[in-house]
Amino acid sequence: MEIYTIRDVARRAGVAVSTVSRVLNGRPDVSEETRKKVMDVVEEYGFVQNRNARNLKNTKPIFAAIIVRGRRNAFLNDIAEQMIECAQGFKTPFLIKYIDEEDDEFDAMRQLYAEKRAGSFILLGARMDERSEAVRAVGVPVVFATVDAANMGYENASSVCIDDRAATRAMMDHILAQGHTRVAVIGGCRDGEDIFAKRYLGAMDSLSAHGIDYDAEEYILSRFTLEDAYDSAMRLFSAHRNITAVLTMSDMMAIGVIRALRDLGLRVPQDVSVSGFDGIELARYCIPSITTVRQPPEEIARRSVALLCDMLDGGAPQHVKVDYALVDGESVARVRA
Amino acid sequence: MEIYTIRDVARRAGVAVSTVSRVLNGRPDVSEETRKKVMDVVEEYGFVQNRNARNLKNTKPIFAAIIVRGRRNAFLNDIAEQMIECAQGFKTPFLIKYIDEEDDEFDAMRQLYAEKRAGSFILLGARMDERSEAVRAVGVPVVFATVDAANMGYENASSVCIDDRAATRAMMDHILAQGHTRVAVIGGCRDGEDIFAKRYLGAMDSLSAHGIDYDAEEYILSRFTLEDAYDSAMRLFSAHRNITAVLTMSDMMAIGVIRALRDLGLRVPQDVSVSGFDGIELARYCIPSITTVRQPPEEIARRSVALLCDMLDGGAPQHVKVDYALVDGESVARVRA
DNA sequence: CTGAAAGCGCTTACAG
DNA sequence: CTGAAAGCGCTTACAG
Repeated sequence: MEIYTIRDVARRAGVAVSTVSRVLNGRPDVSEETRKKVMDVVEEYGFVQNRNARNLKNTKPIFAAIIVRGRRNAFLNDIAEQMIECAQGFKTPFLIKYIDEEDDEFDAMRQLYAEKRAGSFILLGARMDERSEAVRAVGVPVVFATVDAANMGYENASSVCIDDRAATRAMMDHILAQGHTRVAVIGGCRDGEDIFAKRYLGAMDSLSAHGIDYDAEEYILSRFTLEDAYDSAMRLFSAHRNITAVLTMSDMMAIGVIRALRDLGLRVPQDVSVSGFDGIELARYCIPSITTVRQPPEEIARRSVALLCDMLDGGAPQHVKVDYALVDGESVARVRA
Repeated sequence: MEIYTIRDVARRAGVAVSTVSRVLNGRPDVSEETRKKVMDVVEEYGFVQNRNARNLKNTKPIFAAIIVRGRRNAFLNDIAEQMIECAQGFKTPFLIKYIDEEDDEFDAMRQLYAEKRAGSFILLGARMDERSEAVRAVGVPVVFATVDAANMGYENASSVCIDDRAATRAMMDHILAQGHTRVAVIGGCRDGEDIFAKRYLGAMDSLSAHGIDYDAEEYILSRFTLEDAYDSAMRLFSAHRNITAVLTMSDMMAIGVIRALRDLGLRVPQDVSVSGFDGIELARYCIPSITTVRQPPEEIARRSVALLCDMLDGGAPQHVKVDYALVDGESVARVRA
């Protein structure tokens, strides 16, 4: 396969490279005749533009980049897709950048910014740790989606999320209302401003409001994979057979836990109740379907985009809470007598 | 945030841009002293390289690009990860390019090739249709993974896959051995050289070998999503209550079908058996766990990489079949009396 | 070991 | 409406 450049195309079409460039970019200031001549050659050559060269010149930071943490995360991917939909309405094109679970979204931001490909950012599922300081340094408008940045004191960052603490409290209330008193909590790292810390506190709020003791040591830290959740549950129930409910911080975790219980000969929800979080599609399909906290993907997407536009227009940062919903699935039931 | 170029770094460090470039690329021909001077400035400035400029110059097609069809496809993603692992051993760096379900891997190839970023390709989960001709035009070494290209007559393309036809036949044999006689088949488009066509034929092989009639019209075409599989099964069972088993062409499909059956008040596997395909992690965790055909991800990855290296060394194309395994899950059982 | 210069393939004012 | 020229930020022979 030959590699052709716009120079080759220009030569063959008998026009200047700048003219080819104009045709390729759909500029209006080209005669129909010339456009056709150029396009014919493009077709004939099977010409493909070199995006590196294009991006190198294209210096206008008109893009908002959506940075998604975790390629596998169905929930975040869902929101990202919805954002693209929203963007159809606005003129601002979006650029989606997926980063690995362990990667740093702030590095990704810097890279995209340095390449002048993005002048603003939406961070989907960002971790809140010391690295979050980088947001301040960047200075351009940033929106945190599904993460609460209200307490970070950013002057250039908005956020859209549910009230994770209240939502988890509500879920725990729901579980306790079914008569459970020995409830385990499995989730992510409880540090700092991370949503997992908030969810943990929400669970604690409920437990203490109901006068139920919970030893902070009992908290089970797990990665958000089927395997880790499975292993965690296996260890937990081998040691504590008297637990009757498990609150988890993701639907995938819930599925892993449910399988572990099954393998231990315990039925869900008859013997043990298990709750999830997020409300991904799979949660409705698996058996038992997961009782979970639904975060509204389309609303989070829509409002994130709106907030970003707002900031780009000079508006001040805002921190928006959207409504969550308790989804009643088949995985939580009354405690057995 | 300021954007610095290597020119800024050079100026500040009091060296030439070429020297900065050398340091950045870890070339050996730089004095330790100079290297330190440059790195200090890089640190101070928080300098980030512009990859567009870098890639524009970096003209050597040393990369093999792995093109993965479908960001959501857990099975293909798994294989891609394993390929990266394999690549640690070899010196050739890999570049992973994810494309959407509807996108054209051959366009992606052309783009990457035109940008001189890749001189060879591994196509994961490619569709085999008229567009596959593009492979011939590209001319550089290509490996199809999970797809059989043996009958395409490519001079520059190898392939690694299981024997999809035999595997599906084996699965259908297994189902029939449980006494089922009214089996539905749900899967992808049966056209041409696509793996779904082969799977379909495999199912037919088994049915006819067992003297069971199957009207080609009965085949149920479905997209590979939970929702589509669910809807398909709903329609199917509303019309044909007497079916006792469903062979599907993916684990996700199986999960969708199982949920539909449940919602219709039918139990899996007591009332209806359902089989999957691929053997993704989730298949082992969901309830019932899926009886499925396991394709070995690590072996497919390893052999694909090996075949590519082989072709790069001038070897002729080869078409390798790896072993599949029937995984006995909880979703297929003896037909009820 | 280091620097000056050419060039990768585009785009975009600037003339005409 | 079209073209010649400069330049985006790098890398890489080529000298020294």
